[in-house]
Amino acid sequence: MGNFKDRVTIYEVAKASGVSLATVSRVINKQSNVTQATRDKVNATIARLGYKPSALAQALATNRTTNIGVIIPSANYVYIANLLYGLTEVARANGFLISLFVTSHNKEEANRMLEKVITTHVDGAIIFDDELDEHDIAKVSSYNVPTIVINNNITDEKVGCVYFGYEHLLKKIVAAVLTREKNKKEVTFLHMENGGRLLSRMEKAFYEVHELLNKKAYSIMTDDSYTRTYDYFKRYFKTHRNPGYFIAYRDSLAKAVINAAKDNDLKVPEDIEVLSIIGTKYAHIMSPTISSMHIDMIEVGKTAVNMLSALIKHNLTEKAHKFESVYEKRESTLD
Amino acid sequence: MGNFKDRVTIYEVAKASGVSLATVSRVINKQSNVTQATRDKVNATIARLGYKPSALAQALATNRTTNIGVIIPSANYVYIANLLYGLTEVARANGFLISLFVTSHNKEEANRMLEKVITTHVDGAIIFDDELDEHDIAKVSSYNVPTIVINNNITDEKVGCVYFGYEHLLKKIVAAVLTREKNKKEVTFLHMENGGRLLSRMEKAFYEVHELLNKKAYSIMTDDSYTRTYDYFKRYFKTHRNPGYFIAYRDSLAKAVINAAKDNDLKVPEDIEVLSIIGTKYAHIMSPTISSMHIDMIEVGKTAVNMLSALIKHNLTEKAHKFESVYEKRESTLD
DNA sequence: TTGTAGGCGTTATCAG
DNA sequence: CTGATAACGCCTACAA
Repeated sequence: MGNFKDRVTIYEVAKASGVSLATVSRVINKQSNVTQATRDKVNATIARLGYKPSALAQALATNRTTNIGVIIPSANYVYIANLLYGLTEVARANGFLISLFVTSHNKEEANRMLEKVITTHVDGAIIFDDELDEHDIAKVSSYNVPTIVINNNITDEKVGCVYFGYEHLLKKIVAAVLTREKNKKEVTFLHMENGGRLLSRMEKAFYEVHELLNKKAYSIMTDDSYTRTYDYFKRYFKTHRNPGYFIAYRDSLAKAVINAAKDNDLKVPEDIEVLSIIGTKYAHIMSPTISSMHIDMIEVGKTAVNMLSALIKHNLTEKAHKFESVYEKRESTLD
Repeated sequence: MGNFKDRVTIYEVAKASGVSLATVSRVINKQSNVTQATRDKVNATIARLGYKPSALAQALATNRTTNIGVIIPSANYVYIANLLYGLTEVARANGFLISLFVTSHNKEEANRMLEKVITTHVDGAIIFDDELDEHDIAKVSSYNVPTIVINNNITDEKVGCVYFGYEHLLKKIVAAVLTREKNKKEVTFLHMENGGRLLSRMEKAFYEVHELLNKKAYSIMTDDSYTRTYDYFKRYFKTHRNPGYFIAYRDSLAKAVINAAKDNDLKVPEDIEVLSIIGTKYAHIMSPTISSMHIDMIEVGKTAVNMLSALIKHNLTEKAHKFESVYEKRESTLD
């Protein structure tokens, strides 16, 4: 169509409606001190010229971008998609735009993104990235950008957090399995290198219960791939026929164990029980359905934005918000 | 720590290093015409003062934001998470930041977001939203923002697209089922209100093959919920014991049919076959694995950003890129 | 109620 | 190689 308008500015609108810049500015910012008549006149020429204010110039002048930066390690997980969903919903409701800073599970990249968050001039940041520690976060907040950290219990003048309570529940579950009357089983933890802070915390808790109960703790080295984990356990169960209880990080990995067990004629959950730490909606669609330790990431996202929004307005009272995980018993475990 | 620096500007850096604005600007933009000596001096005070350029001011001055806007209906689907993953990966590699405009499956909201894309001054936009038609897209591009549309074959001076080839494959598959020697079955389409453009196109193709082969086409009204679909089919299969072939939009809905069939002692795929149009990684984790018509959304995302990047630089040659879906035969169908 | 003028932090064009 | 100075598009006292 070749019908491209050059971007029309507030100045042209002013001239075209026979008023000054200031008046147009007042109209687009819905300030009260303008006659209805001139307001109408200005609005008319705005519509006629197709004028759209430049968020850039506005931000520069007001020092507010209505933008919030979100740092995540990758967009490619269901639970992060859920988080994003919660974030975007509440952000939209509050008139915030979300800018995505993806770090690819890489400390260097993470710090580069942190810098970019600062230069980008967001009104606030939400950080969900295990690579970044307290020290890195402090750097951002020293540039005066209010920050909410997810999955890390740290707070500061400009820093709030939402963190997860998993350990207590995990210990309780494992202790029960190790000591129950019937179906007592050895518990095995699926270890991953670079599985992140949450996984490490879980593993630590796992060892602690075992120590407390004076039992031997087992762990198996896996990685974040369904296929490789499945292949591994397919061989594993050929020689390990005794009943066992397995703890995996994701439902996809839990499913790998389950499928491998079934392929070796082991019954789930009678012989092999599997618990997933993180559970997505797929956990209760699969057969058998997979027990998990649930935290609603959509809620986490919503809470994070609400907290950030309050922090920006200097009225965040509770700087740390804990999400307690809930045991969702499904078919992959006995009780 | 209360150690907040007020944002330091290029002006302060200039004064502190005894040079002018212009020189500092040259340094941070890595221009060549600066002595190594002054360059070092400036860089030193930049580090000392912790100066970060304001992307805002830069954008205003250069008229480029290095931001691309992405419009999506929701972040809460696995295939959109995949798309996002592809988008963010390539965006990062090209130095672009991604701003998320989420529309919540709502035409009004979608148009509001479109406006916002314009005011936000992004360098380009990627639109994956069924609510937006050719007319709406034209509006954006009339503001001179290069746009790539996903899942809609439209192009224009400033508009490119990546669209999907599903119909041909679907017709082929359905025709085969309707006419094969053994296991001939009736085919039923899971209809959804507001299922989006893709689903409508598929349904149309579905009816067309049936008409062509002079067969009766069946469809069942469902919605985008696993639970409700499952409940429906659980009752349905109590009275419909004859073999059948079902086509669902998502793997979660396909799984609902499969689970309901099994709960009614119908065998999958012998009695009941199920094909999912969209397939995520979960499709080949579930048991039985679910046949689907695969398009790699990660690739789609990567391609979209690459095309947009070219479009921005005025050297996009192929304005329309077609992704042909591939039949991934798994355990939920016979062949 | 409306207009004038200075400022937000950079870049870019000229001179020097 | 470096330094003024005018944009970039808008907001906001302060005046009128």
